Amino acid sequence: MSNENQELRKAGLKVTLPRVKILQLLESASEQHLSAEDVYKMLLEAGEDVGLATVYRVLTQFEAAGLVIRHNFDGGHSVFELDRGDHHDHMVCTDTGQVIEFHNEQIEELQHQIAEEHGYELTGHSLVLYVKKKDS
Amino acid sequence: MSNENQELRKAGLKVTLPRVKILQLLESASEQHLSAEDVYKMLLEAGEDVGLATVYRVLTQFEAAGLVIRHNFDGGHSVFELDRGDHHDHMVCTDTGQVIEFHNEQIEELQHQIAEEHGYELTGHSLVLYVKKKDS
DNA sequence: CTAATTGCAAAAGCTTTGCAGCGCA
DNA sequence: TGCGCTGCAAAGCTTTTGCAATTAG
Repeated sequence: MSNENQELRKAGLKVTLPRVKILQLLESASEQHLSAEDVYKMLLEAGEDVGLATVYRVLTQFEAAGLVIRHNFDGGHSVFELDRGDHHDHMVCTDTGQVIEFHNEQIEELQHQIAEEHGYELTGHSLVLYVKKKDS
Repeated sequence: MSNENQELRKAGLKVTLPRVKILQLLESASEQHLSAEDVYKMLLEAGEDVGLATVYRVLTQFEAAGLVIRHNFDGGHSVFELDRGDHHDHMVCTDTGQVIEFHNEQIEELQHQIAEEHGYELTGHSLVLYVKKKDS
């Protein structure tokens, strides 16, 4: 039994063709931050006959199951990435659209501290740096 | 001549009723983070006859003019706040929806540092902490 | 007077949902 | 077999746009 199938079962989801295909795609895609539309198009190009609505449904289920993380970088559309367990934030190049991942423990700690100082408990956060190449 | 009128002129925008009303509303609203829909409804309640499309257009112009800042907290819709010149980030309580502003110079510096380390220049950022009351 | 601005309604994106049929367990 | 899942098309939401009428300077 393949790895994908196990992950799906563990998530309480039936092992169906669309789900397996989407999970495989997310695991193998060179580009790690895909929109639902991206996933849909890549499946079509790969000859898989999956509906866009199903892509949305499956990605939403994967998110609920903790398999993927959904980001709302700018607004307009969401992008999804596989949750590999290593938390990181993102840097988006405003010229090329390229997405760079980074992790900074100091910032993580400061965030907790700030929440504490205001009498709150940090449950999550979203940090996106918008950058451009230094010579452009 | 009122303060609002001057600000509009400075931004190169004609002083029209919808623009003045929206600017006044943003300056006086107790709630500082309003969606276009919020602004629209508040204007209607105040007896002002402004179209929703105009609200969107005006807010977008204000953003371009640097009068307001647009945030995409969660996705789905944007919220706007007057740019008072004091940069800050936001904390959103996931229970109450309350928005708390904060500023942390250390985090700001770290962000620049991180961009630099990757060979980029920081042009902007979005940091939102999702929190909840400690005793809930 | 003239170009900018507005309101309305229609359109555009992204995402969700209803429903009948199909497929996994 | 039965319930979950899928595909399609339609609907929902926020936001944008076309256009004729209106208004500021």
